[in-house]
Amino acid sequence: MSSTWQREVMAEIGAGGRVSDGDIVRQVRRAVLMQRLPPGSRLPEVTLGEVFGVSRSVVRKALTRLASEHVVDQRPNQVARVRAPDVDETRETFSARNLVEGEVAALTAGRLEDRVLVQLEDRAEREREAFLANDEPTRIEHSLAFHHLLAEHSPNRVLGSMLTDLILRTSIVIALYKRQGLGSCYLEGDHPCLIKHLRSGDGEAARADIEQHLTSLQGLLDLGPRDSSIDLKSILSGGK
Amino acid sequence: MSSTWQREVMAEIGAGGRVSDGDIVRQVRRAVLMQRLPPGSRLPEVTLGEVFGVSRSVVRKALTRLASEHVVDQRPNQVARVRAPDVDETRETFSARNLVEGEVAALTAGRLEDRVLVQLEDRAEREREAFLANDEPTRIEHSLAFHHLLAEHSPNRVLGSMLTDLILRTSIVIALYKRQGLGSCYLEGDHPCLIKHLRSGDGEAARADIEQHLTSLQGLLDLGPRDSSIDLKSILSGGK
DNA sequence: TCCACTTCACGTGTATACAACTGTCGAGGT
DNA sequence: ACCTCGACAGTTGTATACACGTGAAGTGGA
Repeated sequence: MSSTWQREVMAEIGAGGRVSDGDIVRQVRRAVLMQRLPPGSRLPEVTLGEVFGVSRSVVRKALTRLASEHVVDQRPNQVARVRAPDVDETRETFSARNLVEGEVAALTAGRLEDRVLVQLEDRAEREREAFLANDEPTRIEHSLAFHHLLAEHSPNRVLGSMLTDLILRTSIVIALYKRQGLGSCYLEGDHPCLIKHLRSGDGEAARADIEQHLTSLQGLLDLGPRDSSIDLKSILSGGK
Repeated sequence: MSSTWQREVMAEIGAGGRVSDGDIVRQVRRAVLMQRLPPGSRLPEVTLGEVFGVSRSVVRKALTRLASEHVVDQRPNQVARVRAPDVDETRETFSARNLVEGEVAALTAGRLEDRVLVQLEDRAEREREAFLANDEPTRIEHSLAFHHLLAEHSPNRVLGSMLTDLILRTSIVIALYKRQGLGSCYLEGDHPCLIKHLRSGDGEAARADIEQHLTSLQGLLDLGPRDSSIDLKSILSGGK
């Protein structure tokens, strides 16, 4: 747990009133997403308690919830750690999200209120602006909000909440496996294109948009060299 | 919380050693599935603690986990209750499961070890026997195990664990909305048919099997009359 | 008769104390 | 130099005490 993060959290908390487990969940989730808490970071209960000014009871509840969201790993008698999905799980998460978000998009197409479509357009536009301004955190924020909006308005709320979970998980692995030197994972035009088909009511086109979007996104990731066979080889050859 | 259930739990626990939160989760889940704990049942922390011989700390953790599994409802400052999904959520759960289990079946087809196929056949056969013997609890047990086996061996483990969740949730609503007087929700031949296509490797046929199976299952449920409009009518007409 | 208010039992929210476990570092023997 | 074992510090597991919130029954008045 970096101390710079501690200070930021303190600042954010100090103003508000009391802290609940939900606040801790949000803060930690956000910190993981923003890579302030890199995968593998230790999250001892007492330390978190001190940072947030609450006792272990509250922290424990928050950690349990974070574990059920697949954000942290909680094993018996061991410190909770920020989860670090391997490349296989990353691929599986993407294809699961492809299935679910594709279906949600197809179901949603043509059934969205104008109000929501405008909100989507707003997010897409702001994301573009943030990208042009090189403000990556803000860009991510709007991109996430875009997809969350879709999940929230899914006619099938069960699929919607599954999608919410998958959006979080893919965001984490994107942060983890983003190619070095790549400033942003912005894909110009993808979101507006999806909006167009959602508005016109072409469900299958919307599903295809999602598939294309996620495939492109996965392409920006560095998932290649870390195959299990290669790993084994490099270990046996005596690296390090 | 019925007291008959308490006695059963006591019996099951007394023999074993210490109880962990996982044990409580399993027991409660099972009791809900078997309709020993009808929807809406109150689950006070102290009472559960007494039943299982542990303190509230352990019970709280178990309840939090059960809430994340959608088995119980946990609202601030109120007793946890066994969840009672409405008919809309029931339909949505079924169609979500249709999407996910269909995909898992398609992915799995032709890629299963012989060992697993034999296990599946075994479960299907035992389910049939239990049905013929009119032993509904055992039948449900094998039916659940059948689908869980599929979920466990999904090549995509993310989808697999999502399926595990959906199997549980559909089982709960089946117990809830099963047509009165219907002894069993057994569908002769569905499982063997699926196995055939899983073995032959015909993914699309397997997907269709799942869809057909779930549609039939949903047809055995009493989801019609309880529409919100009808409910309102029956209330206004003054029936007790 | 009905409504608003008070009171109280019940149950959860939070903090804290102590027991039990895990990994690590160092001493001692081989 | 290496391996083994034991003690210790750090952390989680569990139980318990007290504070606080909620809903229901009872009470008084219009």
